[in-house]
Amino acid sequence: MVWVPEKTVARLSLYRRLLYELLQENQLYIFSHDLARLAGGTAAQVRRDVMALGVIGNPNRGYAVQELIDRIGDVLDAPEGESVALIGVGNLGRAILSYFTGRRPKLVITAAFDNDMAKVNRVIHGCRVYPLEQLEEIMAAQNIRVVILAVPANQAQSAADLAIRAGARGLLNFAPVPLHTPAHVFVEDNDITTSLEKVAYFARRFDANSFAQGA
Amino acid sequence: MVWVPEKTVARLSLYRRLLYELLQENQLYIFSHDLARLAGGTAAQVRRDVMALGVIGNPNRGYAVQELIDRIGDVLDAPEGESVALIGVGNLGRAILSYFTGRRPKLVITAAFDNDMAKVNRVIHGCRVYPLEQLEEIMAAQNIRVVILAVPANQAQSAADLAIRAGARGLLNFAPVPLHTPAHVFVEDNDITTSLEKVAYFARRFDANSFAQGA
DNA sequence: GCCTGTGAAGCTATTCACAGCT
DNA sequence: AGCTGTGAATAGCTTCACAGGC
Repeated sequence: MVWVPEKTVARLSLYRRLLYELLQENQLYIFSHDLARLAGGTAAQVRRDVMALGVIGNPNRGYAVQELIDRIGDVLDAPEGESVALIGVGNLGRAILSYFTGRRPKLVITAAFDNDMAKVNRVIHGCRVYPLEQLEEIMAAQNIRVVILAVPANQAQSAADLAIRAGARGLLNFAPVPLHTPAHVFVEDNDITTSLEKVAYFARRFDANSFAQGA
Repeated sequence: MVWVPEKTVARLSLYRRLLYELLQENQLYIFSHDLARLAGGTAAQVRRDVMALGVIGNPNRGYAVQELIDRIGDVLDAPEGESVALIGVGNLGRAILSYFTGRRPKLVITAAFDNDMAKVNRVIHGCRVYPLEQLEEIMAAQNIRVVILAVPANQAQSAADLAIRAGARGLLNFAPVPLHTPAHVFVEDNDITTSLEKVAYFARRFDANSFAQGA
């Protein structure tokens, strides 16, 4: 298990998608400077990240694209692939399902859960919807450790508790509330309200700033 | 214009929602330690954030909830409120619209845009959908500076370019590609693929870690 | 000359720890 | 006794700057 800091993991995920595109255009090598431009970062940052992967570059050609992709896979992917569960098949849950359909072969949403009996047993974007009562059973059967929470705020904590009791080790939480979880569970909050308030704040601040600078 | 660092802004957004709930339960004062517990942070962190707001607490009662809410509003809200545009009314765009309906009175999505003529002129979750050609016109008319991009990856850059030409100063980008933008525009990337790959990675690492510690 | 690899410096964010107050 | 306010210490992340290699 390769140990990589959190921000680096996020950048590696991005690099890999960019590198796939390069391969498809038959570009076999890339310089840190060029990958940085594509990713919106600095060359020094890219070289640090590549160091974490253990990839050695060549001053003439740069890094081998395929090798970068493979080493990023060593870090990010579970060797046997990984199944993910989704709890909550409302607007957001369906958007997430359609978003991931056939995208990452090693990381697939294989089961969705909802309490609404009108949704149960339907197949949405290729994913079967089960009643929430079957969460533990199906997570055990499919050895699922990663769960996406796309439920309303007032159900988020209880859904998280259920998921953790069923063996979840990582939660991706779209509900706008912080979760109380034991230390052995990793939680990533994706709070759209916060994101939007952040953008609104900095949009105004950048505006004030460029005015002050006369730009 | 109050100057606050990026991470603090994100926490203030969360604090405010938690504080609203406290007010509704008629809790008028709160200690840093208790707010920290609700927000999933540390008491020292809360006190630092409160310092940035300029609020003074009382060792006996803690901070006045209403005062915190007001000062956070001074930082986060545009005085006259702020209108937001959404580009892309697919699955994700609709989920975002439904998510924000009637949530923040000072920050409202007032116009949505899409190229699909089947969607144009419909009203979805209370928001009118316009053709993309009218972006500049309507953003000018409504003085919109914040734009949410919920378009496919291959349209993200051109949509961003359009939005910026129409006066956008802040973009919330849900497409899984980095945007090339001028320095006076703030971009927040909300990349679901990256979030999920992060969770999957740390779920495995936490697992390996708790195993090593025998926990 | 222009690249990579990396120690060292710099920067930002968080936490410590304690004086001061009630 | 237990809280807040905050200088100082720490930790984490990014950038600099340059030696080494093709």
